Parts: sequence; structure tokens; C-alpha cells
Amino acid sequence: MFWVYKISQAMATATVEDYLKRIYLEQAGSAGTANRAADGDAAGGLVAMGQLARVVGVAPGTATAMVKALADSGLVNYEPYAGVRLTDHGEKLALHVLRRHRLIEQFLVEVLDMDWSEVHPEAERLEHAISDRLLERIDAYLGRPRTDPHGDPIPTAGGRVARPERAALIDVRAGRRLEVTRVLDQSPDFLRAMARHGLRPGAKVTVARHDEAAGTVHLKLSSRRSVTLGEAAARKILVKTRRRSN
Amino acid sequence: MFWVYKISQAMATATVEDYLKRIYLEQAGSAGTANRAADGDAAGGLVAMGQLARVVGVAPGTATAMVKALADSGLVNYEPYAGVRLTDHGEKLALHVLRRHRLIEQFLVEVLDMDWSEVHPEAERLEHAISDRLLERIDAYLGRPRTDPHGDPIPTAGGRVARPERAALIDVRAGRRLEVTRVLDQSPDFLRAMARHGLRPGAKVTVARHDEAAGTVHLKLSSRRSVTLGEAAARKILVKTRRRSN
DNA sequence: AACATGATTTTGACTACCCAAAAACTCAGG
DNA sequence: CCTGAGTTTTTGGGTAGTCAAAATCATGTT
Ligand SMILES: [Mn+2]
Ligand SMILES: [Mn+2]
Ligand SMILES: [Mn+2]
Ligand SMILES: [Mn+2]
Repeated sequence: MFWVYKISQAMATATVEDYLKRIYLEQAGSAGTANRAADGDAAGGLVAMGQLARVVGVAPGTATAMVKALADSGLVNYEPYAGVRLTDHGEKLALHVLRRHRLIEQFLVEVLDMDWSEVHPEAERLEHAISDRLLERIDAYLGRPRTDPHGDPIPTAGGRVARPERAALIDVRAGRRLEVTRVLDQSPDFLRAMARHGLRPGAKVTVARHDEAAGTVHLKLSSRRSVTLGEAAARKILVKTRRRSN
Repeated sequence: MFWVYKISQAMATATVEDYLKRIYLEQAGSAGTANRAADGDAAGGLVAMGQLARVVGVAPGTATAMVKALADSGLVNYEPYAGVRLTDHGEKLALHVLRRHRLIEQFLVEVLDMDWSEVHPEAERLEHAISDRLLERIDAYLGRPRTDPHGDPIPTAGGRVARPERAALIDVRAGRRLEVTRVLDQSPDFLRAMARHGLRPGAKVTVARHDEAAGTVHLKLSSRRSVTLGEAAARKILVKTRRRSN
């Protein structure tokens, strides 16, 4: 006989919750950017094992074993040599973890005055330790916020997520009046750098020029400040166009 | 060769933290009540393995294995067939866990409006997930409180604990003007019952009569309410005598 | 001194992860 | 159709806990 990893009933462990959340984010992430139709194979939303192992931070074989166990408990569909996809049940659980993560981040920034660059690792642990009752108290205290400090949408208790599907700063024509809605990179250095330039959700900004030769995007902030971003950074700042007048 | 459970370097796991905290509480608890000198043997502060297994909630053999590992890492002194005692290093760690536990409880009650009967299990998980930075923010937000919702003293960041050493309600002479300082039973039912009677830390109370034949203690609250407690309950409510005047 | 009782320790086995490296598979190019 | 590079899976082994039950130990009687 060979070894079979088994997930017992009821309560998911922190590890299982993290795997599900990661699968969800990779699934959603690949749908968000410009592939999906551009993808060669028929792998609609399938997350490759190598990719999953990388984002979870484990060796490939570890991810394979875990995904088999998740499949046995009906949380994912697993196609060997192809990838994983969440089942409805798995997605529901993933969204619940994501809700906890983002509400915690928002609470830490809004109430406890922590910096948006440092709350992610904290929430990564707290999301597994907090009860539904406490989560509800936090949600109520914050007044049912829709987004976290990075502009990421907070799933509802019922498991719905707003899909803002905004444009990235790099895709926007010059001159448009914009508002930053979301920042896609959680790394502390990047977040601190953006905050230093005033580029947080809510910031009013206009693309002055996109210099494709130099690979830079020049911005004008509402504070009259000028900021120049590289294309990689400009791809990580999502914006919406602002209504004229107000 | 036989199996040796090993605690690796640096960060203690949640399990290790709970064992240390439990050993500390059993050690301190037995010193607090009326034994110590009344104890037959020379086991000054030694916690028996059976007792430890019971309070941690594991089988006796499990506790033995863990305690050996704790001893190997210098967190406890272990005398086979006699018991365990924390080393200075182990006590420091235990007090840090206890500090996290109690600050979290206080925060949940004061800020998030949870009931004092439900915060204990929540803190039992959160105490292992929270960073020192976040703990400091919580402490600051609360204004450096000295006690948690149950009146238990919060150890300082430096590892000092106030040892109030108050009298229990059952030991107090009738007529004295008293203030409830601490409630020693964390069970939700007990806490809810006491709260219903108005018996929380800060409550002003007087012993009207201690009926030893009936095994009851009759109280008068400052709200003029009369409450009758059994001796077991009266042993769990700690009080201090109030200064005359104010 | 010999027992009986209860507490403690040992043994053997299990769950839930994890990694390194070998084996197997896929797929694009030739 | 074959090959080789890159992925993925399998295999073998390790850590951190845990339990049930057998073996051992300490102690207070007779
Ligand atoms: Mn996590
Ligand atoms: Mn976030
Ligand atoms: Mn705990
Ligand atoms: Mn408490």
C-alpha cells in the first residue's frame, strides 16, 4: 500500500485554509489579467501544481499530496498533470478565509493604526485564529467596509465578492482624471514606496505621459506632486476614471 | 534506539506556549491557596504530570514526552516521577504568553464589546497568532491596563506580575466594605451567572452573613440587591477591603 | 517484607505536515 | 516518430504532536 494523506472532517487546518485561499487567488488572478482567452489550452481557471507550490511556499511534491487530500474531501477538482480548480464548496471556504484576512487588515490599519505595509503577515496568521463571532464584531465596528487597506474587495459573509475589474495605471490614456482604487503588490517595500509618493487607494491622479521608449509613466498627483513610475509598478496600481465636476 | 521528541530552535509552537502557560498557572495557583507549607513533601512548586496532563487536556504519556522535550530545551526542570517546574527562561516565556492572553481578553471586552464569558477561548487561540508589534499597539490603545476582564493581573512586557494576594469572599468577616477584584473561574456559565448578579471586578459588596451550617454566603450589593452564593462560588470571588470615606 | 493501588513512564501506532531526489509524464522541435 | 527539457508525481524519510495500553515505579497499608 502507498501513503494517502487524509483531511479529517469539520474544521479546516490553517494549512488547508491557506492552500484554498491561494488556489482561489491564482484562479481569480489569471482571469483578471489579459490571458483567459489568450491561453493556449482549455485549462479554464486550472492552477498548475508548480505555480501553487511556489505561491504556497512548499516543494512541488508537498503540493501534490495536499491537493489529492483536498480533492478527496471535495474541496477541489484535481486533474493529474493538469492542475487544480476549487469546487463550489472549496471556493466558499476560500472566500471566507479571504474575508477574514481582509477585514483583519482593515481593522489593524483603521483602528490600531498599523501601517498598510505591515498588516499582511499579521493577517496571514490571525485569519486562522479568529472566530465567526469576533469577525462579526470587527465587521460591525468598521461599519461593514467594502475594501481592505490595499483596495482589495472584502467578500461578504454570504460569499460574494465585488469584481471591480479596474484598469491598471499603465493602460490608461494620458489626461484622464483618475482615482487609485487598488494596489496589487503586498510587499512591504513596494507599499512603503507607493505611500511615500501618496499613491494609496483614494488618491487623485492623472497620467501626464507614458514614455514607452523609456518604460516610464509620469503622473501628476492632486497635491501637484509629480511622480515617475516604472512600467512594472504602473501595472500594479489600479484606477477608476473620475466623474467630471466634483 | 528510542524516540526523542525534540523542540527546535527559536520560535515556540502554540502547543509549547500552552504547556508553559499551564505549568506557570498550576505553579502559581498552588502557591496562592492555603497549601504550600501544608504540603507534606518538599515539592516546592512542582507540578505533577497527571495534573499537567489534565489541565492541558492530553493523555499522561503525551505530557511526559512534551515535558522531556521542554527540559531538553531548558524551559523546565523535570524530575521523573515527581513533576515539573519552570526554569527562569521558561517562566519568562510563560509570562509573555499570559500577557498576550490577558491583553487580548481586555481588548475584546473593552473595544469590541464581547462578553467576559466568551473571550477566553478566543484569546486561547489569538495569543499564539499575534506579533509583538500588534501587542504593543493593543496595549497602547487600552492605556496600559493592569488587569484583564476577570481581574487577572496582566504581566508587564518586562515579565513582572502584580501578586494581589487578595482574600476570597468566603474568608471575609461580615460587615466589611469590600470591592470585587478578581473572579477565578473562567467557565462561561459561572461568569454569566456572576455578571447577572452584578458580581464583576469593581463591584461594591458586603458580606451580610456566612451561614456555615447551610454552606452559604449572603451578600449585599451597593445596588441594595441581596445575593446568596454557595461556598464553592464564594471561594472563587476575590475582594479587597475598601477604605472608609469615599 | 509483601501487596495493592494509583501515578507515571514506555511502547507502538497514528495524523498532519514537510523535503529531497528519483521516476514518470507532457509537449514542443526536429 | 523521436528526443530532450521542464513539470509533475512518487518514494523514502523527517518533525511535531497525539492516544491506548502495557510496563514500571512510589507509597501506604497490612
Ligand atoms: Mn494564512
Ligand atoms: Mn490586503
Ligand atoms: Mn492557547
Ligand atoms: Mn482572564
